[in-house]
Amino acid sequence: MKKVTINSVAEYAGVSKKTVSRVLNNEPNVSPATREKVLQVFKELDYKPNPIARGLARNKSFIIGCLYDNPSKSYITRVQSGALEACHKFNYNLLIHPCELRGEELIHNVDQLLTTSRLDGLVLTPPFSDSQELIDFLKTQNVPFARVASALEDESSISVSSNDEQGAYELTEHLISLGHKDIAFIKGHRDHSATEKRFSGYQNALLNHGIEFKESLVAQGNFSYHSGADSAKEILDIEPMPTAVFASNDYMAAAVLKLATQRKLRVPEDISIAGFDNAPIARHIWPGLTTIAQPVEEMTRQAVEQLILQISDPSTEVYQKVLEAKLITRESTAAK
Amino acid sequence: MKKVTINSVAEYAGVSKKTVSRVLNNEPNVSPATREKVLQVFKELDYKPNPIARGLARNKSFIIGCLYDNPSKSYITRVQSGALEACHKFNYNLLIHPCELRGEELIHNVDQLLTTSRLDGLVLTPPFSDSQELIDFLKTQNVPFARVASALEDESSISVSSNDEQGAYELTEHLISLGHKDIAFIKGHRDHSATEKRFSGYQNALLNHGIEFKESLVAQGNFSYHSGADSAKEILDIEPMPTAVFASNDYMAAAVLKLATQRKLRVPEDISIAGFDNAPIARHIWPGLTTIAQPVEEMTRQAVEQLILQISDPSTEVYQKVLEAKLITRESTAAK
DNA sequence: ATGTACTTTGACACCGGTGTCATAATGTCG
DNA sequence: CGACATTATGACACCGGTGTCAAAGTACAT
Repeated sequence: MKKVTINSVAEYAGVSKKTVSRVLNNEPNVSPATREKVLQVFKELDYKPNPIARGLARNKSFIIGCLYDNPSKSYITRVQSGALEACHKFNYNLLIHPCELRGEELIHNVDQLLTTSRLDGLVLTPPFSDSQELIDFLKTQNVPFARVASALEDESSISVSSNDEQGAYELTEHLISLGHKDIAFIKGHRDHSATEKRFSGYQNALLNHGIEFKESLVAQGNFSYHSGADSAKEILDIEPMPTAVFASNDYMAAAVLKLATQRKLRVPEDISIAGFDNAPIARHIWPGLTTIAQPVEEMTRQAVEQLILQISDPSTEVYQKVLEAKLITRESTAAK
Repeated sequence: MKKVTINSVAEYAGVSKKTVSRVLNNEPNVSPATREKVLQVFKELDYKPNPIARGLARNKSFIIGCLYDNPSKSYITRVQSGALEACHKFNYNLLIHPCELRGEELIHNVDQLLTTSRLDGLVLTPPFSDSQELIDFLKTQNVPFARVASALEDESSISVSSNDEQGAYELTEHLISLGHKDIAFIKGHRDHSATEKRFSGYQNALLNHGIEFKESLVAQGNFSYHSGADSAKEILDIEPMPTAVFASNDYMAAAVLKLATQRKLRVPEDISIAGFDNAPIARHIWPGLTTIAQPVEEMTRQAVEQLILQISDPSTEVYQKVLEAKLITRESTAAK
């Protein structure tokens, strides 16, 4: 079976390559009769244009790359699913590329990625969306990109994020309204901007409700389940034990719940536990976790959609959006 | 800043394109002096070969596609991580493509994928690795592929799987050795070959230990948490209640655990619960789930590695391997 | 010095499309 | 019916690499 190329189609249809190309791209200036004839030959020969050749001629690949370095697998899955939705809508494909934020190698690594597979654009997810170094590099390389959940102020690049600070504020307020005063807090990964935002949401809520902020109630996590388990030990050993724990994501909250349950503490009677993200695990465990629903898929979907629009028309206005985070109450929190 | 191409390098170095190409690909028959000179120019101009042009000339993309349709997100994450490891080892990249097994559209969808991004090969994960229709199609299209966790007998294509039946057998035997006789079973998704294998492992263990198999103790799930929750309801309502539940994966087991806990049953004192896969959730909940560790990453890693070897040298012997699954006991199972 | 074998090098076509521009065909109007 | 504008079409270069093959250069034996 011989390969069907634009040449064979042209020959078979008795027209020039260029005319075939015109039909292929729905360009004007082809007579209806010719167009019909060529389309017919497409069908007859089952012709499929070679995307690589096309890519070479137009300097495009129709592939978007997704950069991530995140201990929370469910976050990544959600990111991917949002990104894929946008990609497929525009007939793009998604290439995934986990890599480490730290080290000299980041830039080199991304550079390598760009040279081994001509990407049309990149979606940056935390913590990459906050890496000024990376962003500067991409700008010098003229690689279009979009930031997801980034806290960086940069009017010149696409950004879709959600209101972390307000979410954390609301969740803390929820705990306060239940009568809690000793609310422990587990911070996220230092490299993620969300970490600071969630923390200040927590602090501000305490402040505005006249509750003293105590450094001793704060543990440092990194968004991984493991770090949550470590922090849980610290927190549950505090005397007197806090009556509520607010972890910066659901994985860490799940770790607290596990340790508490292991220690025969009743949740929420003895201690309330809340997380952030509304990851699947929040509803897969008992009691279900009160948390903040962050529209991860939607953020990424919008970011990638805008990225693709930007790619097809660089004059498109730069899209910047903050989506709402919303409180979800489940069984893990109750009145003191 | 002008683009640096093989032409500019050639001109600058005062040699022909072809010689530059030779140096680029480490081909023989270049004098040491010339090679050195060209390498020097590479550095000076910061030259990076254009992968698309290369792809066109060699008809290669250095991209592997990963096909999946799986309700278990953690399974997908693990698949991806194994696949990425192999890809990066050989300087390939990974493109992910979720799509639905059902419907006429599968073939069309994959066809579309192949035409929009010339992939060098495909990794098929369950349930695609068991789709004879898809496999036949890929063979007619001459697209190299590797099957992960496939039950299909096909000597001519790469396959890496794990011993599902034996794993299920061992887990069931473990429960029997703890004194359980009424062991409920939740089946997985009908389209996955693992479903039948795990089920027969369970049945054979009962048989060999002289325990009567009861259809009434079997529920039909589909590997999703949700289906596990439904099955859990059926099973916990059986009178007398089974003393142990073996779910075909950890998500469904977690759902059983949640419902049991909700109903104030003590696990494992009142009822033992076991899963399959050793997904992260198995150790993120309390009590931790006894389960079968399936080397998902390793299976995929080997499959992709072999796929790439196959691509670079089609005469490579077809690799077929069955990895061991292994019992992990945690707190969710105990003597009756 | 000559013949032979091997290494090094470059000219040129090619991969399968797209962009530019000249030319041919057709339409419009006075 | 001629002058001119507009539409349809194809020839050809080009994107940035790789494959083929012939020619030039070098080494060594005779």
